[in-house]
Amino acid sequence: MADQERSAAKEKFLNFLEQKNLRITNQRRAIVETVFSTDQHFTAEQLLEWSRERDSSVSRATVYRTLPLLTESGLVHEMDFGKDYKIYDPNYADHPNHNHIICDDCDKIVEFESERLETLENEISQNLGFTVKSQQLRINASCEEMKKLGACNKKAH
Amino acid sequence: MADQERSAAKEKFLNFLEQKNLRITNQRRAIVETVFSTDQHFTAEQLLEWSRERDSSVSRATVYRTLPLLTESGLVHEMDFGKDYKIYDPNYADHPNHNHIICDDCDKIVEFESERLETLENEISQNLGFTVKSQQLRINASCEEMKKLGACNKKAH
DNA sequence: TTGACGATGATACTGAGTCTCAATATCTTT
DNA sequence: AAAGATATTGAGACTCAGTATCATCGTCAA
Repeated sequence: MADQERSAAKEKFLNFLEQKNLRITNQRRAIVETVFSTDQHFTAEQLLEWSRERDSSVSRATVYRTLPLLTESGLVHEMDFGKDYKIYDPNYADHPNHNHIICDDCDKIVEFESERLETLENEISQNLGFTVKSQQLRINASCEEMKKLGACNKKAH
Repeated sequence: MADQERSAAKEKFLNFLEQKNLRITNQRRAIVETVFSTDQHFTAEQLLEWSRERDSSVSRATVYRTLPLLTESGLVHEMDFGKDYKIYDPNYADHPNHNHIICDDCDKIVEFESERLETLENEISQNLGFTVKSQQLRINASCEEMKKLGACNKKAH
């Protein structure tokens, strides 16, 4: 993510808070700085840890209270890959409909976008009497490297 | 699901157990009967409750131990809709690539299949150097009825 | 009968996420 | 600047789906 995109996202979120009559506190600032200073996917617990490096007063409760705001603002995407924790993607505002391929063997995650997919989803939904609000496609696969290594080396990371 | 499909699935699972040198116990029998006597999606906790109606000795532990076997056999599909529990679909062997549209307002779930979608997924994955193993598309939407009722009645069920 | 071993239920435990509540920070009105 | 209203906070208790442990039980083969 380019620097200007990051600070744009930060700016947008602060505006979002203002519009909802929510306050811009030091803790929220630390969390938002953290979120938009990385391209990486993260968990709530990681976000807590990272945010505390900026402001040690940030509590678990505040992180869990801020995450729904971030997703509601549309700047961060909440994802569920079937683990017992959720994963958050800060790289969302610029690519709002991207999806993920996960290598089952090495846990590599690759993002992709597809207009044809979006069109197809809208078509299918309409036929069934629905209007799409959001979507999440997860493809579990095996990547080239793992195929080369063969089954014997799976999960050896 | 037609009757013969149900008992076929049951049969397949018992064979699956045999092939893995696992025993066909009364508890497992009760669980399997329960699973393949419904078309409905269910949670682990529901399965426990229903199985206990057939055999009151079925324990939570055995249900949680049997569910991975059912998914491994390919007869039941484990799904994650972002709630804090998993949902299981016994209607899977006959429709192994179906997907789901969930109405965010009334929690209705509709299943659908699409060959075009499968083709597209394979194409995308191949381009990125992956081979598809499984996939899960979830579309969150709002259904016709909810649109008619309007936002004011949302979640009033 | 005996031993090996898979399966079981009860129950303790884990860990992500939620809730509560008293204390604190911030905004508005005067 | 003071006061009142209200949003926000951290600490920690709590929830609840799912997992791990362990002593016991059931089944099979020799």
